Amino acid sequence: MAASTLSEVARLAGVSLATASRVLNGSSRKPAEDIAERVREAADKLGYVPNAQAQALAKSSSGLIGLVVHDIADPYFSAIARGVQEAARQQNRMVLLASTSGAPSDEKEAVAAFAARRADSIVIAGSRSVRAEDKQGNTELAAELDRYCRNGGHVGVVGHPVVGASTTEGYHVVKVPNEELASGLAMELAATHDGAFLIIAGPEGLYTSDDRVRGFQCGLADAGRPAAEVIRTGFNRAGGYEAGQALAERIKSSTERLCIFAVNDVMAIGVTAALRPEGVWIPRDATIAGFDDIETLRDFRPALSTVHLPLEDIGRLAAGDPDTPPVSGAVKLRRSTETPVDSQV
Amino acid sequence: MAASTLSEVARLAGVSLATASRVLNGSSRKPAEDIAERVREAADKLGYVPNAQAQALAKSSSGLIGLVVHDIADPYFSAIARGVQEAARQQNRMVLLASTSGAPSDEKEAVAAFAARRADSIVIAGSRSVRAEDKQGNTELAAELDRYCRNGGHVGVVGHPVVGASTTEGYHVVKVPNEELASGLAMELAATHDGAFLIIAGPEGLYTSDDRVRGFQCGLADAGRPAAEVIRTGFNRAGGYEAGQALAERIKSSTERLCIFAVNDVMAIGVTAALRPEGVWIPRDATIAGFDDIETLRDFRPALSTVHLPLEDIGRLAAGDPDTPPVSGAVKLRRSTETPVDSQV
DNA sequence: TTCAAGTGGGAAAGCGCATTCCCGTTGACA
DNA sequence: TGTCAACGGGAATGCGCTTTCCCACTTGAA
Repeated sequence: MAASTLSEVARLAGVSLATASRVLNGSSRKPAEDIAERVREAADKLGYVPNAQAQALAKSSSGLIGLVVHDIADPYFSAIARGVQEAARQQNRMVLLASTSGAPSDEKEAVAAFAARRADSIVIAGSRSVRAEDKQGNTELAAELDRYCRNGGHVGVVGHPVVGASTTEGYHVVKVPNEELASGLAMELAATHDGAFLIIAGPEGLYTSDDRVRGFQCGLADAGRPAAEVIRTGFNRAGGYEAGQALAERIKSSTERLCIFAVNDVMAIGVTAALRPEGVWIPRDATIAGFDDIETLRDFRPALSTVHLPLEDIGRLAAGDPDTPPVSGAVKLRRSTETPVDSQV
Repeated sequence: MAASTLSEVARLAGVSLATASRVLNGSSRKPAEDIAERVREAADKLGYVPNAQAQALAKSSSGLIGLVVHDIADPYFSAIARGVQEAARQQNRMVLLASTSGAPSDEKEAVAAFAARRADSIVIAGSRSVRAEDKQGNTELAAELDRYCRNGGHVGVVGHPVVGASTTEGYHVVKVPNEELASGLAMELAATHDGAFLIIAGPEGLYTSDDRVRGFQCGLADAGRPAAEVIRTGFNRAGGYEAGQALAERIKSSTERLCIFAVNDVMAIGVTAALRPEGVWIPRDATIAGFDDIETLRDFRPALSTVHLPLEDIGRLAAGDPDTPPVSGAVKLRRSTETPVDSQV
């Protein structure tokens, strides 16, 4: 990657390095117009592209914003990524991407890499966890973040603070009202459903999952309902599918219509997909609700009841965009939890 | 973003800058073990994080790979992004992201920004177009890419070469056999469907769309069928939805069962979504096929017939991963194009 | 014992740019 | 006409690191 340099431009234009620099960047000192013109011409003729690395080094600010996600192909994360990307664009920055498939130790490395590149800020999306196997990784991640912040970096975390992070300076978390919303969902569901509830959750220790479970149970309690049984599985479509398979028999042999709450949309889709070949129909034989309101899934039939989350805004907020409205979800009751007119099967 | 520097580490360890550098990076010259240990300790104590910008400047190679997509939240692109990300990870690089919503002038700017950051290579995903309004943007984009390549950059383009690009050095395009696959799809569909065909395409001039249309028509011709009518609309869900609305009446008033080919999956979903409230059922009243085989859409019902594309591999290939198999799609006939047992309505 | 080759650490020269001083000009005002 | 401020361009320094070149030293053979 060689290219023409500023000094070449300066030489061609017959001016000094300093002048050339002042012309070609938004310096506060504006050289005379004729000189400026000459410099611009020279730059143009040479096809000069400023070396952002060198600029960053000289003014110690890179114009980079790092984004850590579990999996960029997951619609949840790609929606957040879009928000971050937009914010970055507005701030005239570029986004650096890192996928980690959720392991804190990988996330730590990503943060270190961002720090090495002197990213102005870092956004961490994806659920935090307190699982035992993540303990060490979390500690290291927290240490890395602390160091990064102490050195003047800004970090935005989606959902929950990183376990063990102690800095407050430059560290902000975009709170997602998972618990409240899940509670709201439970209450709305309880209004029309009189049977039992069942929760299909992610692994224990995953904050996002745990919050939603807790909120849902609270909502049930508030509605005067007994707590729901909780099944733990993977926090993705495959997990939902598995749970659905395990559940099929039980639903078929029961006379009561079950209302299932899967802690996110893709899990709900997985459950539904597993149930279908078994002849279990939604919402006839059971009803189901998800969480997130993933855009790509909105055309799904039966339309999935869920909780809308402004994922793009969340990304924008985490990226430090000041004029993004605060996070506020909303329960969306759709077909998948409707009580059929012919009532219980 | 201040942090401890290499010279601080060197001073603490009581060695020279050169030695410290040699220890902390994979230099070919390995200092003695005891010294190395001292340096590592010092680095550790100071929480030293090498400044990648400075490193890049010094060795003129940034370890960055730039990715240009239309929209990172679009599942087509996010799947490719995942592939690129993986390749980057293997090569020990990081990916820089830019979303451009498809405008060549934006893409040009993204490329310039990547060039400024001295990215080692650039991947451009997303359909090229020859539409009149993109003419100038395309020319500029091509010029920017040429310059980038001449300066030693590598670029990988998904699908079609950038219009007007003349460099060959360091420039490679990942060919996607859209035409052949669309032709294959047409032939397979023609085997079971005897009615008319209709194509819902993107705007004229969009290579990907045009290729698929052409291929499909060829396939029909090969099967001895008349050419299909082509409706042009937006290359996204909204476009499909619009087309679906416009089509509903016609389908309802016709006795013949239409087979619709939407040039990508999300458009097909849009069509289906528009048709449903009108009482037009797939595959009873019409059949439909898409293209891409988007993962998130696989649980859709009726299961969408489509053409599978190894998007992740495509991303990996574009990012220059040598041991990724070549692109090879496959026709996937599913429920949405099945002929119901009770035949024509 | 001497000299050549080999070893390993340090000094210094950049990489490409921003920025701080410094100095020669110019214009206004007395 | 002389003085001073304001202005505008240039030389030089440094951002943090890699790498070349040099030098002091050790080793082995003559």
